[in-house]
Amino acid sequence: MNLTLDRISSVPLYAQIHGEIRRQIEADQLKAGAAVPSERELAEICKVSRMTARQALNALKNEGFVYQERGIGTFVAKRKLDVHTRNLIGFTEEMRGRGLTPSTKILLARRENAAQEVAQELGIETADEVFHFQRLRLADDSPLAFEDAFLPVKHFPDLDAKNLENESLYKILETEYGVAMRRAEEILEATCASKEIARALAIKPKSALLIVHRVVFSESNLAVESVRTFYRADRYRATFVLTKNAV
Amino acid sequence: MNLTLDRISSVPLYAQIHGEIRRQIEADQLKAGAAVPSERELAEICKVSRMTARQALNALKNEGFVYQERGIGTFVAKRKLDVHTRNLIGFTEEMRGRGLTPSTKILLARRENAAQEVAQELGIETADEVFHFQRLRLADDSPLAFEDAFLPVKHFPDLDAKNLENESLYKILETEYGVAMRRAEEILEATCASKEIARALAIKPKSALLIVHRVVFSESNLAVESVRTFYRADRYRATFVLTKNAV
DNA sequence: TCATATAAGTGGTCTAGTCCACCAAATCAT
DNA sequence: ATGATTTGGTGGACTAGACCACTTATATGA
Repeated sequence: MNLTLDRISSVPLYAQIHGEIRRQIEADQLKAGAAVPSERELAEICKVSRMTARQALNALKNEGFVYQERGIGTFVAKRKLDVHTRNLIGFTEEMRGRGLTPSTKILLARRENAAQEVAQELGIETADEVFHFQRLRLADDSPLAFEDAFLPVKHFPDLDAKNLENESLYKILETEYGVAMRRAEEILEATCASKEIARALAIKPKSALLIVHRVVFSESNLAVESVRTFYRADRYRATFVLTKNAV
Repeated sequence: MNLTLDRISSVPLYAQIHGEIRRQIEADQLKAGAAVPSERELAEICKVSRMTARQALNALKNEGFVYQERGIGTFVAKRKLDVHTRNLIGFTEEMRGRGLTPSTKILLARRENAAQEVAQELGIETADEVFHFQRLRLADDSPLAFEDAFLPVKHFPDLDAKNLENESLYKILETEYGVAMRRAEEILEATCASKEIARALAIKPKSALLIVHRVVFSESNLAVESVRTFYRADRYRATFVLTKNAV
C-alpha cells in the first residue's frame, strides 16, 4: 500500500486517501476479501490522524467498496454489481462510467408556464416560466431513453441558447451558472410504452419501461431540475447500494 | 430545541441526537426551512464535543433531512417524498412506515440445490442447499408483490420451521440466528407480467411490473439472501435520496 | 491436554481543541 | 449616503489523544 498525499492541494486529505484506495480496488490491485490497512495503520502510513483515515474508510464503506468488522479489520467487499454506488451523476457521466458512448438528440426545447405539478416540484409559481426539454438519449448510437425535463427559467437565463446537444447539462449549470448539484430525490416506477415513446425509442408499443423521476437540488437546496426519464427496460437497469445506517 | 441525552445508554450520543432531531422533523415540530442549531450550539446544548454534534448532523444531511451551507448554518430540508432514505429495511417495516398493513401468503417453501446464478449471488456452491421461498405480499389485504427468495441452508438451519407467515424474515434472522443485515445491493428493472404472476397478483397479463432484485449482506459481509420482488407497477413506486458525496 | 487468562490489535465512540474559507451584518471612513 | 473594512458566526478539515467492546492468538495454569 503506497500512498502519497498532496498536502498543498485543496483536495481534502481524506478525499485523497479515499480516492486512491478506491482506484486500487477498481483496478483490482486490491482484490475482493483482501485486508485494507487498519485505521491506525492507514493513519501511520499517510501521516494523518486516525480520524482522517477513518473518514476515508467510512466513505468507502458507505459506497460498498469495503466492509469493516469490529475487532477484526477492514476488507475489500465482493462487488457483484458494477455500481459506483448511487452517486448523483448525470446521464453523460453515468454512461461513460459504464463504458458506453452517450449522445443526445434534442426533440423539444422551449419556454412555457409551469404546470401545477412541475411548479410544486420546483418550488415555484405556476405563473413562472420553465424550460421544457425533451431529449432522446442514446448509448453507442442506439436509443436508450426518452427524457422530459423542466428547469426554472429565473435561475438559468439563456439556458436554451447553450449547447445542450453536446455538453452535459449538469456541467453547463456548474460552469455557466455556478450551480452545483448536491442532492436528488428519485422515484422509480414501471410502465408500458405509449405509442409516441415507443416510436422514439424504436421498440414495440406496450414494451416495459423504467421511469426514473428525479428532482435535483443544488448546494443551497434550490430545486434545479425535475426530470422524468423513460428507459428501455431491455437496455437499462438501475443499481443501488443500500446500507442500514447512513451514519 | 430541548435535548436530553442518556449517557448511560448503550445508544451512542450522536445517534441519540440524530434520532431526536429526526423525530422533531418528522413530527413537523421543526418545519422545512427552519434553522437547526449550529454544530457549536448543538454541542453546547448537549454538552458534547463539536465532532459528536457534527456526526449527528452529518447523518441527517446524508438522509436528506437537513442541508448545510458553509458560513450560514444548517436548515431543515423540504421533503417532497415520504422516503425514509435508502435505508435497508424489510417489506414488513417498509409497509408499516407507509401506513399500510402488510400480510404474507406463502406459496412455496422448500429446500433445493442452488441454481448456478443463485449460488454465485450467495457466494456458495451449486452443491449447497438453499431455502426457496415464494411469497405473495399483500398490503391492506390486496396483492402488491410476488416474491422469489433464496437463502443458504447452512447458515439458517430449520428456517423452514419458523413462522414466516406472520413474522418479519429479517427479524427472525436477527433474533433466532443473530444475523443482522448491514448492506444490500439492488437492481431495479421493469418488465411485463407473465401469466402466472399476473394471476397471483390479480392483474392482467403483460401489465407493467417493477422488479427489485436484492442481495442482502450481513454485518460480517455474508450473503444472506437473494430475492426478486415483482411489484405491481400501479401500486408501488420505489423512492430514493441520492447525494453527491457519500462522505 | 485442555481450559483459562492475558496481551495485542481492531473498529466504535468521544473529547477538546486548532486553523481555514466563507458569509452577513455592523462599523468605519470617505 | 455609500463603499470598504472589520467582526463574529458558520461549516469543513484536521489533530492527538482517550476509553470501550470485541476478536484472535499466545501464554499460563491445573
